[in-house]
Amino acid sequence: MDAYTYIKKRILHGEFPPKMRLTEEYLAKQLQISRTPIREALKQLETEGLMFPMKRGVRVRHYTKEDIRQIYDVRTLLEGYAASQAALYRTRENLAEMKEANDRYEQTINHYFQTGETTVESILELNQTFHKSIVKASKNQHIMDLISKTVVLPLIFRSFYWFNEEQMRDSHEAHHTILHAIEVQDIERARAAMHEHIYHGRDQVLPHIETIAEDYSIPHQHPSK
Amino acid sequence: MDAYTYIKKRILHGEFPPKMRLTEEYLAKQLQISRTPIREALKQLETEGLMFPMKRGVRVRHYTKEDIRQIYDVRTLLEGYAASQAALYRTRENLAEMKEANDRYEQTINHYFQTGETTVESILELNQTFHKSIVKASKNQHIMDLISKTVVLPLIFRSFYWFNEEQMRDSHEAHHTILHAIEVQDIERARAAMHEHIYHGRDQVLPHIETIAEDYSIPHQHPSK
DNA sequence: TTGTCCTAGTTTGTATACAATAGATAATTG
DNA sequence: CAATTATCTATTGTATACAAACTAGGACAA
Repeated sequence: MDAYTYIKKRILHGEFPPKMRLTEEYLAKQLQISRTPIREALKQLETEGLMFPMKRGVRVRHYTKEDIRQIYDVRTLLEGYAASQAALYRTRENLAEMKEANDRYEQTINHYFQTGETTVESILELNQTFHKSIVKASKNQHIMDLISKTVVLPLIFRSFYWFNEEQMRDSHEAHHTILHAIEVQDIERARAAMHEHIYHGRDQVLPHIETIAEDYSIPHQHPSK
Repeated sequence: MDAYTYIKKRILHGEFPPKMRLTEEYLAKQLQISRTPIREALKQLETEGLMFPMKRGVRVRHYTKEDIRQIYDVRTLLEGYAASQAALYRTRENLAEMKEANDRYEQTINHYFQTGETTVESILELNQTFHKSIVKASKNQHIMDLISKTVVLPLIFRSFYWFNEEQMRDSHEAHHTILHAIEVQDIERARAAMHEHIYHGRDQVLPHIETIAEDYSIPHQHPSK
C-alpha cells in the first residue's frame, strides 16, 4: 500500500483524528520508507483538503459545525444535479449497476442487523458505491471527480454516530425513490429525492459534531515511537 | 515567486501549452533551485488537475470539447447557486465590493477599446475578481474553494478567442442584471441570470476549441536547453 | 516498407545529509 | 503565580547522489 492510501485510510477510519499532527519521520518509520514519498503523499492530501498546513508541517484537518453544514450544501447541489442528469442520460447498463450496488448495500445491512458481523466501514463503502453509480450515470466525468473529492470529508464523522434500524429503513426508502425516479426519467423528482436524502443525512450528523470536536480538541501526540 | 505560482502562471498564459511535457530538471534550472521543491509544485498541480501524469513524469493537461462542455456545466451549477445564495445573504459591504469590482472591470475594458493598452490577461483577471466577489457574498467558503479550482481550467482557452466590442456589451449587460437581482434579493433571478451569463460565455468558447487543440497536437519540446 | 526487438541515454523515484527554524521547555521577571 | 522571554531540541525544507525504468532511436528481420 502506498503512502497516500495508507495515510488517507487511517484518517478516514479515525485513527489519525482531526487536529493530530503527523510528522514525516513517524510515517516514514511506520511504512519503512524514506521521507521523500511521504512528503508527496502529504502534499496531495493537503491539496485535497484533508490536511491543513501550519508554518511548519501539517495536521489532520478538523471541521466545525459550520464547515459540515457548508459541505453538505455543496454535496446536495452536486449530487442532486448528478441525479437529475442521471435521469436524463441513464442507460440500461447504468440502471443495472445502480440496482446491483443498492442490493449489495441492503444485503449487507440486513446481515449486519441479524448477525452483527461486518464492519461499519464496509457498509459506508457500499453506500458510497451506490451513490457513485448514480453520479456515473450522469455522464459528467468532472462532476464525478468533484463529488468524490467533496464527499470523503464528512465520512470522517459518519462512523461515529451511525446505525440504528430506523435510519436504515429511511435510507432504504430513499434509495428506492431515487432509483425509481431515475428509471422513469423523472428529472425533477430525481433531484428532489436526492436533495431530501442527503439533507436528511446531514440532520443526523450535525447534532453529533460538537461532541466529536471535543474529544479531539487536545492536539494528539504520536502513538508510541 | 515560488515554483507553484511560476508554473501555474506560465500554463495559464499559454507558454506551457497543453500536452507539453515538463521535466523537473528543466524547471529547476529555470528557477535556479533543486528538483525537490519542483516536485512538490508539480504534485500539487497534478492534484488540482492542471497536469496529467504519465508512467513517468507529467504533462500539461489538455481538454477536449467534451471536457470544456462538462466543466462549464459544473461551473454554471456552482456559480448559479452561489449567485442565489449571494442574493440571500449579501451585506452592504458585499454589494459595495461587487460594484467596485465591476466598475474597475468596465473601466479597464473601455480603456482597452479606446487606447488598445492593457493586456487581455489583466481584463480576464478583473472579470474573475468580479465573479469572486459574488461567490464571496454567498458565505460558503467551501463553494468558493471549489469554484476557484474549477474555474481556472477554461481560462487557458479564453485568451485565444476573446474580444470584440459586441461581446463586451453583452457582458456589461449581464453583469448589470446579476448585480441588480442580488441587490433586490431576487434569488431565482440571480441564479437564472448567472446561468445565462456563463452559458453564453461557453457558447463563445466552444467553437474555437478544435482549432486550439490542433495547434498543440504535437507534443512540444523544451525551449532551448 | 513496416514491424519488432534491443540498446543507450534521459529522467524520474527514492534515500540521505545538512542547515534553518518553529515549537516546546525551562528560566526569569513583574 | 502568571506571563513573558530565552534556550534548546525536534522537525522540516532543500540539495544532492544513485539506482531503476521508461522513452526514443536505430538495427535487423519479415
